[in-house]
Amino acid sequence: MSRSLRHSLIKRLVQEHAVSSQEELVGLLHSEGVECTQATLSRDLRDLGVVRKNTSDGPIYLLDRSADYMDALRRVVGMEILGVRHNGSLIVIRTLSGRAEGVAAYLDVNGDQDILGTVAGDDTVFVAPVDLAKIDELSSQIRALGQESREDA
Amino acid sequence: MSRSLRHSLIKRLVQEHAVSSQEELVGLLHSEGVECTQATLSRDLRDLGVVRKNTSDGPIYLLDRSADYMDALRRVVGMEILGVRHNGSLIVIRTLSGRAEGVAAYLDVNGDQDILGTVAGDDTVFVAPVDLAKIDELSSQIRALGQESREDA
DNA sequence: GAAGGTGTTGCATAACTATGCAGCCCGATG
DNA sequence: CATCGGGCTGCATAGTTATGCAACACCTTC
Repeated sequence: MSRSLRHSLIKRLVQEHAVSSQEELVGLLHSEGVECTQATLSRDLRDLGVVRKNTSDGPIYLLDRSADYMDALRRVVGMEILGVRHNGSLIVIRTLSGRAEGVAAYLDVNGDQDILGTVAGDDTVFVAPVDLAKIDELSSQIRALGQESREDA
Repeated sequence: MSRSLRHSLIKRLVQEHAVSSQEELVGLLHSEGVECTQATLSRDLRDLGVVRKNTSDGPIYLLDRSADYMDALRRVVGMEILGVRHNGSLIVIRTLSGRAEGVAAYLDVNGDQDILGTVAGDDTVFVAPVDLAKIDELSSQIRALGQESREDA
């Protein structure tokens, strides 16, 4: 039994069952014909990036997809950004029509601390920087967000 | 000291520090002037949905943003979908121009098990269902994805 | 004000996880 | 073949977390 096969099986079992402890997972693996100990699982779960969340129904193991989703979202927002310019006091982002709101929402949540606030129209976002002296830097960061999806391709 | 203030403080501390145990967090709270025990933290972290991830540098606590990102992404993809139709054997999705690839990628990862595969052009996605008998249902599900963002508004 | 609820906490500890260590396997190297 | 080194594992256990219980605080109701 190879390590990587066990890993795939673990992923599947964790998705299908509400696994609440490593011992329980040892049992599930056993019933799939795979033997290992809790110690091995602790290391496997670490290597797989599986996450443990406590809930009112007790602890539960979950595959951590947050990085994936964050990544996908960043990519989408990047494609929605058509251009970024500023006048020294305000940054203006041009977006695909109708997508300004989404881009602004993304920046509000994920943009760095240098953003004071945003306003979105239909295809335009205004971004107010915290520090006017750094407006060029901030502007570049946002532009980079819009650029990278094109680089990737 | 109120519970909800402690909760906000915990969120901040968890984001700012690489907290690796609840005892460590007890210490951080202490240095912010808040006293509580590990037992309380265990319950707080549960209520806040904080997640524990084991890494090669040991365990670490993380705010679980995966639901947020997933949600945001679903909303974006929904807006990119313009229409969904099928001919009994293939589902065809019309999307915003250039966004077919993204919509297809989303369906590949998050669509249910009824999707056999997808192909994306520029503004069109072909979806092959696993079961032709359920094509209408699947088609509706995808259409619903594109609908909900409009309902929300 | 007594009685009963609901919500929050600490204590003690049961339950669970992470990891140092030793052993094993296997492929590469001398 | 002997030796070395890296990867993987189980064992034992130190380290960490979750939770039953009792206590307390604060409502509300009678």
